[in-house]
Amino acid sequence: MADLEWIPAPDFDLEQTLHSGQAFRWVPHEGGQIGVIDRTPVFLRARDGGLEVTRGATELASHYLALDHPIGEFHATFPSHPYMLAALEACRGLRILRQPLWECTAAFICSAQKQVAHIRQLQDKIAAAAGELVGSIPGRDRQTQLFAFPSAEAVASLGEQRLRSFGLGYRAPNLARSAELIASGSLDLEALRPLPTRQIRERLIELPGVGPKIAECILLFGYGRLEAIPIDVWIGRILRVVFARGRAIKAARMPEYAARKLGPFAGYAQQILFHHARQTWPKGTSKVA
DNA sequence: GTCCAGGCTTCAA
DNA sequence: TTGAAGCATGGA
Repeated sequence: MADLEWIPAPDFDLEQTLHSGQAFRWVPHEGGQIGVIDRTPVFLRARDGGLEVTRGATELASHYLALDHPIGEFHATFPSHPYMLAALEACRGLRILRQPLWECTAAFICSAQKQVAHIRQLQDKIAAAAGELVGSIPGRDRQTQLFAFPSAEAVASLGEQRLRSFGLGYRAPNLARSAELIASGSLDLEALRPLPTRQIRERLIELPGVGPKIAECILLFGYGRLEAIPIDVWIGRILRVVFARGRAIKAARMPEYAARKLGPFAGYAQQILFHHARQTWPKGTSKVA
C-alpha cells in the first residue's frame, strides 16, 4: 500500500470495530482493512498503537472510526455484571462507527432475518450494480473493484425486481420504497440530525422495512445516539439468559429493561455484548436459552 | 433436509 | 395493546 500516514489510535481495535456487525463492506487486505467511506477508498492498518491510513483520508477515517470517543468513560458506566466485564475484556477496543446515514439505513433494511455474512454479500451486490467505481485493489488472481455505496436515487432506479435478483427476498420492495422516499425528499435523513432521538426514531419508522430494531441500529451506527439499543435475537437472548437469569421478559418491556441494565451508553455495551456472544456462544444458539 | 438468521407487517383477539 | 402467522433467501 503506497502512501500511508500514521495517526495515533489508542484504545482502538480495527478488526473488532469493522467486523462486529455494524458495517458490512470492509475486507481484509495486506494485514489491514480496505473499504470505502462515503466515496473515498480507504486502507487502514494497525501499527504501533496507531493506524496507518491512506494519505489524505485521516480526518475522514478518524471521524468514521470515532477515534474521539472517550470510551474509557463509557466503559465506566457499564454494569459490573461478570458477563459484561468478560465481554469488555475481550472487546475493549471496539468502537461504534459514525456511518453515512443512507448506507447504514439501506444495510440494515437488508439485515432483517439475515446472517451477517449474507448482509455483507447483499451490500456488495448492490454497490457493484449501482455504485460509483472509486478504486481497485490489485490481487493475485484478479483485481478487486471498490465501489461507493450507491445513493438513494441510484438504489431506487435499480427497482424492486433487480434488487430481488440479488437475493433480497421480501426486503426488496422495502429497500426500493425506502430509497424512493428518500430520493424524492419525502424523508431527509440529514435534516433529522439535530432532532431529539425520539423524533428521529419516529421518522425512521415511517420507512418501509424499518421497525423498532432497525431504527435503533440507524440511530446508533448512523446518528451516533449512543443510548440507542438494537434488540435483536442475540441481545434478547443475552438479556434473558445472562441478566435476567432465564426469567422471561416480555418483548414490549425489553427496551426499558435493556436501558436500565446497560446504562447511558447502552449502545456501546450492547455492541460489545453482541460481538462477544457471537464469537463465543455455540452455533444454533437458541439452545443456550 | 432442517433450523435459524442483527425483523417487519398485518391481522385477530 | 398483545400475540401469532407469513414473509424470501442462504448459511450452518
